[in-house]
Amino acid sequence: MGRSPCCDKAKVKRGPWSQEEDAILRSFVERFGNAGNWIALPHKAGLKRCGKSCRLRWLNYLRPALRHGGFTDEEDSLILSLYGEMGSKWSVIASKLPGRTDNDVKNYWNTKLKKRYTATTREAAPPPPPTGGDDVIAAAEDSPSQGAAQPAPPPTPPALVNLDTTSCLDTVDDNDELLHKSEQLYAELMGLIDQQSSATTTTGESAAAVAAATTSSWWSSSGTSPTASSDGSSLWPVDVHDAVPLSESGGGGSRSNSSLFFDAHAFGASFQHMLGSASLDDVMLTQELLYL
DNA sequence: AAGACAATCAACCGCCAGTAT
DNA sequence: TATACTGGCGGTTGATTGTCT
Repeated sequence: MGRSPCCDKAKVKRGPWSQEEDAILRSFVERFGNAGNWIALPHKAGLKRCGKSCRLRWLNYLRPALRHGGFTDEEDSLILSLYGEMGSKWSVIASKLPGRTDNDVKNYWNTKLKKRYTATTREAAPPPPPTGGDDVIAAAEDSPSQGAAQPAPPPTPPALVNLDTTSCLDTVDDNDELLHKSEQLYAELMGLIDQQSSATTTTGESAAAVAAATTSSWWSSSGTSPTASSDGSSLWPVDVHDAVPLSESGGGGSRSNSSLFFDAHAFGASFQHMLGSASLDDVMLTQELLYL
């Protein structure tokens, strides 16, 4: 019996991730972990992506404490050594290199180290001696060539809260609890918006884009999703800006929650995603109460 | 300046192992 | 025990970027 695909490829978005999608995925995973199931995560988060794609994006790009590029000589040596020992066990090799992903190591090997390794073996020279993995790892971690001002990041796992959304969100069965959960989510979303806004307004990113990015999960259910331009960047649909106008006071300063207004239907649909069993009508009613 | 080619790397594909039912 | 499902892995692809002619 053949396996069923993990997702309907005709219905999921493929290709490069937009900043908005990254923002949605990051905020969701940082709050809920993978919600116990990567396959179901895109639906809960309001992403039109395959669950596997979400997992890969998180692990290889969005996860905290990742380092990209700039492999040190010590890391080169370690990779060469470990490859000589175990071959293409990229996940194992990557686990010895703090902040590196198996995909990074694999790419680096295929583009750089493979040639060096081939040349070395062709000269009949043995691969770098496996002189005690831990010592080599320590040497890699203490590498000064990564930049004097950049201490080796600790190999800390992502601080995820594996919140059981099945019990937390999917079993909301009365309006009071629904309202309570909605208020919690609303407050957290607003906090996230303000946090991202204050963090990025100094970099010149428009506050509207920040707010829209943070709330972009609402587009997916309201049919107003950003579209990718030919160069891969995202284009902001006009109605998104209309749905997320900044306050009249605006200006990148501090904003009160009430100074942001959202498309109620899109917001409600997003809550429906999060709350699972709640009907859209219930969620919309909650939205109306929240806006009062 | 423009086209060809090479290098890079994010993302996808398909398989396998572990686990739940 | 059999089956279905999910997570994880390694291999590969293809778009983008950089370099060379």
